[in-house]
Parts: sequence; structure tokens; C-alpha cells
Amino acid sequence: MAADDKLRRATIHDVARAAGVSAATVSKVLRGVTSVRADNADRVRQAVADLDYRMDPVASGLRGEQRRIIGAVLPDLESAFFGKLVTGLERAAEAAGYHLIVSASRGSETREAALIERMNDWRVAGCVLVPVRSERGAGAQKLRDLGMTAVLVDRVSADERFDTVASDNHAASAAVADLLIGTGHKHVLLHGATQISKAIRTRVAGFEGRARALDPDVEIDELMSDEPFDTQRGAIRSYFEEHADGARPTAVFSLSQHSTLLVLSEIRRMGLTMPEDIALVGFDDADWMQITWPSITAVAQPVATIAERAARALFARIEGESTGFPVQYLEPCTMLVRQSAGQGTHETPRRSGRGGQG
Amino acid sequence: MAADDKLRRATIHDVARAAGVSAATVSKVLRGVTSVRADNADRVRQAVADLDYRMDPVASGLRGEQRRIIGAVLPDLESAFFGKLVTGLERAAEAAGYHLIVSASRGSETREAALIERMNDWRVAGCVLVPVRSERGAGAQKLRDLGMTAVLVDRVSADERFDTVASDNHAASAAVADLLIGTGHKHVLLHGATQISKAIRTRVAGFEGRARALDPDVEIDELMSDEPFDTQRGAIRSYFEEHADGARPTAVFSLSQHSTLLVLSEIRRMGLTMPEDIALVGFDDADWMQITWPSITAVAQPVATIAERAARALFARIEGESTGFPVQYLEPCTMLVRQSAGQGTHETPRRSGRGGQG
DNA sequence: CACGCAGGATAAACCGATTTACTTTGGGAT
DNA sequence: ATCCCAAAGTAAATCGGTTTATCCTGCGTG
Repeated sequence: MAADDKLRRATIHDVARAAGVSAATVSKVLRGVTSVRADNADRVRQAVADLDYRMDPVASGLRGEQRRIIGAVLPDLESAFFGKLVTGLERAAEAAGYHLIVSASRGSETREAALIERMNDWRVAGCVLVPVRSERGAGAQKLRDLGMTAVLVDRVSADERFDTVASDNHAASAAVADLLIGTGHKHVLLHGATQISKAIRTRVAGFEGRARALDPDVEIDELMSDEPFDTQRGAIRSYFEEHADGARPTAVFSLSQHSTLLVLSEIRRMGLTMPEDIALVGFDDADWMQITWPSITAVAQPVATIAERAARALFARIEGESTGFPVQYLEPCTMLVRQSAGQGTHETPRRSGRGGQG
Repeated sequence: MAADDKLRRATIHDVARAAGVSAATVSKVLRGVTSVRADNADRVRQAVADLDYRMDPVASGLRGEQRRIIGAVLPDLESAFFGKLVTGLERAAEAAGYHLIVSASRGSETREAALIERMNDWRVAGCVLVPVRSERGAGAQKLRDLGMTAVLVDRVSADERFDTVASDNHAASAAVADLLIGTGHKHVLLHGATQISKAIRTRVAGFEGRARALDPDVEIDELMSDEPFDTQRGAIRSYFEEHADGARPTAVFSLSQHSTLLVLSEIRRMGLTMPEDIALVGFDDADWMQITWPSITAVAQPVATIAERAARALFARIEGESTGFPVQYLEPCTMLVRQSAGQGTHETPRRSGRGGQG
């Protein structure tokens, strides 16, 4: 059987011959077209089973304009967030009978655009793009130029051409403000350790807006950079030296996982206790955050939902079911209130965000 | 241009017409076959540029037996290890002019086998498999049955059919023994929190072998399970209750990232200080480990090297450059000696392992 | 009974490349 | 001048499906 397989795989014509029908009829049966007599359909299915026939997806797609493939281009595959995103997309694609091709732009817009072109070479039916920076980047532009069907994910706000899906960064950050300002904090440090993308800017705006609304006198410092780790450590240290004792913020809102990591480390090093001396809330949850001592309050992004929504939106466009103006999907985040924020010792999920379109 | 593109892409025949040659000649030029007159080659290249021609990889591969695609099937895409592995594979594939198709088996051997079959449907030139458990699983078996070209990665020992690439778990664990036993520890706990794969077993064996060789009287406890987090927490806690004070181990070797996370958390909760009360060394490094306080000594696996080696081995088999018996590649790990092991406060990388083939 | 029509089936064209088998061309040797 | 061979080029076959245009075959109808 293995040898047989090596020798030559059964083709649709072999099946046709075995079933005593034409290849066209086999093709119909395989794709579930109804205009086939029941007995013929049965014989075809029997032949398929007998010959161990499997369709060649490459040959299958050749003729049509679009193929049962969707593409995904994202900044990297090494973070849990994107890993889960890809997993979700793959699951959805598979369920819809599509294959998924993934590529990482590795932070380069040039590469991003090149990858989009490659996806187009494959005649993908549609493409999911997580831009390096925003919807105004080279990749999205290439998608527009090539007239491709696509959905933009995560580092985007609304787009006039494509559906977009992202966490509701604004609402979630406002909820963080509710939590911190609501428990009496009057001086908060916002810390960002990654490339300043659209998502990060939205988080800052969301927090500041709500915080000032709740307490006009609140003091908010910002410490942002995308320098190497060690430089940032130094920056944090000197910030706290300049803001010693009375001038020290009583809470930190770290805007990304890396940021949370750095801030936590420096808090430890300074010997401050959490949450008594200083509270910490991080954007983007990670495994290790529920296991540190004290555990870290964090905003969890609904990755699975985002993946599912993106896939659904993409397929709707592909199938032509949705044809109207682009939709901006904002998925509500969950706040995992743990110990570092000085509220309850149990993990308490809280929903935040307005959901829906925009 | 975009409209044009939408309407119909240029085919090889369009190029041929524009250049005043036949499609066969264009094909030759495109694939770098030399038997083409220089002036014709130039006219072809000019036409390609003029028409914005891009080859269709699908049509291109249809005729030949194997296509310029390689497949990768791995347990998941959500861990940094596999993420980096995929990144490395993609880079290598791209450099060799191949496309990469990735799929996650999500811990299921049935699914693993099904995915291998799908890869075969695509007529991939070769496939990289990270088995759910070991080289004796359903996926590897399917690879053999279908007579595919493949390389097995990470959770494998030597195979009689395929090249294998993995960290040198044995040597690295022996090095951990050197470190711990060498600094006088006489009672060590081995903790494993993940599915007991071949890799985990090798780590245990490597550590125990060396430890007993160095000190025949050493006391080694094992605490392994793949139960949910909370159950494991409980297990750790009761272990330490049973081994209080004098009976308490002075060091822990955690066999995976999850394990390190759990053990660290429980050590904190018990109020033990590291490394004075108890030392900790973990297998598999993570970002957050250099940022906890104290930072955690860990064995770092050479993911990039593993990816590169796997790709190289696979392409060598594909091109028929390597035809001999399967090779087992064991890549040496690095030990990142940080604070949790009670040695030096600086990060000191140490090479461990014998490298090379087996 | 001839006609029309719909449901099924199929032969053949097609998709866009690669590869094969054959033809043409040019140049050197005889 | 003739012959031969290698280099260069091409028409056509091929890959394995899908789609189209056509062709039956009955069955209901006027």
C-alpha cells in the first residue's frame, strides 16, 4: 500500500473508471453538488473508499479564480498572543474547508508587503493581516492595490476599506482607571516598553480620559520607550529616584507584557511591597502572572474571540455574504483582578468594554 | 494597475508573446536554465518587468512529483519554543525558495496523523514533525507509511527511518547535576509538570546518572504529573509538608517551563528564600526568568540552531544530497547561571553537551 | 404522436505552469 | 560542398482537477 502510494496516487479519473462514471460526475459528488443520481453517488463514494482516493488541493484550485486557501501575515509567531491567534485562525479555516498559510513579517514593513504579494501569488481567497504598526502601513496598502479580500487585526483602528478586529483597548484601559482611581490612587505611572503602536496609544488615551474624568487632579506620568531592556531598567530606576517618597506614584499601569515584566522586576529590586507600597496593573495577561507572589492584576485580551471574529468576517466577505461598508469590531477585554492591585485575593474576572461595531 | 490585476494576471504565455519567444523559453529563463541566448533572456526579463509578471506557485508545482512546499506539524503554536522553531523553519524555507505550511496537532495523535496525510495531499517535498509524544507515534508512522521525506524534531530519540534533531537533554541535565551536586547539594527534588514525553524522561536520566556518579549517597525525589495546575500546586505543597526542615531538599530541578513556574510560586508562598533555603534550576528558559528576583538559573535550548539544523537536514534529503542512514542530531544546550542556583550574580552562559551526531 | 423541457451525464476545454520530443540553426570537421 | 552534432527554440503533452457546452433520456402535454 505504501509502495502503491509511492508509485502513483489514485486520480479522479481512476475513481471515475472504477465507479463507471465520468470524472465530472465524480467531481460533482466530491463537492456535494446535488444533481447526481443517488446510485451513482454511492458507487463513486465506494470507489473513493476502495482506491483510498484523496483530492489534490493544488490541482483542485488551479482553475478557479480563488483557491480554498487563506493567508495570515503577522509580526511574529513567538508571542503567545499571536500563537493563539494563528491557532484560532487555523481552526476556523479548517472548519470551513480552507487551508491556512502563515508568514511572519518580523517587524519589517517591506517584508510585510512582499508577503502580501506572495499571498496574492497563491491566489488566496482572503488574507488576515496583523500590521507591524497600523492600517496605514505597506502591507495594508498592498492589499488595497491588489484588490484583495482581507481583514485587519489587532494593531488597527477603523479602516475605510477592510473590516478590522481588535481588543477594545480604550474601554479596557478606562476600566483600569476605574479600578485604580476608584481605590484612591492619585498618582499613577504609565509605562510602555514596546514599539509605540496604535494599540499602545489607544491604551494611554483610554486610561487618561477616564482617570481625569474621575479625578481632575490626578497626576499621571508617562514613561515610554522601545530601547533595549537594560536601558529601560535604568530609565525606570532613575524615574523612581527622582520621584522618591512623597513624590512616588502609588500605582503603575504597564501597557504591555514586556513592560509588566520590567516594572515588576524593578519594584522587587527596590524592595517595595505590592500592593501596599505600590499597585500594579498590566495590559495583556500571561501565564506567569497568576503565579508570581503577589499575583498580578492584568487585562486579558480575548484572543480566541478575536481570531474567531476575524475568520468569520473574512469568510463572510469571501462568500459575498457581507458586502456593505467595512466594520470595526472591538472585542471587550476581561480584567483579571489579582493581588497586585490591592483588591481581593481571588482571581475575579470582570468584563469591560462596549463590544460591537463602531 | 490594480484594476488590471483584478481583471487578469499576466501568465507565462503573455510574457512569451511580449518577448517574442515561446512559453518554454520563458520557463527556462525563470528557472535559470542556461541554454538560452543572452538576448532572448534579456527580452524575457524585460517583458516580465513590463507586465509585472509573477509566477503562480500552484500551477508551477502541478506537474512535478514534488512541489516547492515543505510542511511543519507541531503540537502547538502558543509556546515561545515552537514559535521560534516555526520562525526559523520559515526563514530557511524561504531562503531555499520553498513555501512553508504549518499546522498544529494540538496534542492529538489522531489529528497529527490526519495532518500528515494532508501534507501529503499537498505533495510537499518534505515535512518537519514535532511529535506529540515521540517518534513512535501515529504521525511518524504515517510519514513512514506514505514514504514521505521528513525530519523529526524535539520529542524524539534516534529513529531508524528519519533524521532527528533535538536538544541534548541528557548532557544538559548532567550539567545541571554538576552544578547542583558540585555545590554540595545532597537532596534534590526533580519536578515535572507536563506530559511525560521522551524529552522529559531523558532529562531525568541525564540528571540522575551524573548525580549518582558524583555522589552515590545523593537523595533524589521525583514529583511528576500532568494534572491541572491546581492539583499540582497541592501536590507540591504536601510534598514539602512531608519533607519539612531537615528532610527538605536543598535544591529543585524543574523539568519544564510550567514546572518552574509552579515550583517558584510555591517556594514563594512558603516563604523560603532563594537560593539560601532552596536552590532552583529550570529546564527551558523564558523571558520572565531573568527578571524575577532572584533571577532563575535555567537551561536554554538552542531553538534557532535546532530549526536551522532541521531545515538543513530536510533539504539535504530532499535534494538527494544525503542518502545514508538516518542521523540523530543532538544540539548542545546552554546553562544560564543566574541567582536562583546560588552561584554568581551575573548571567553566565555555559555550554554543555557533546553536540554532533549519534 | 410530435414537441418541449428538465434532470443527469459526459466529452472536451481550461487553468498556468513544466517537460518532452522534435525541429531548426550554426559552426567545425572532412 | 557535405556531413554531423550540439545548442537553442518550440509545439504539444502533461499534471489533476473544474467548468462548460453538449448530448441523451424520459416524461408530461397539447
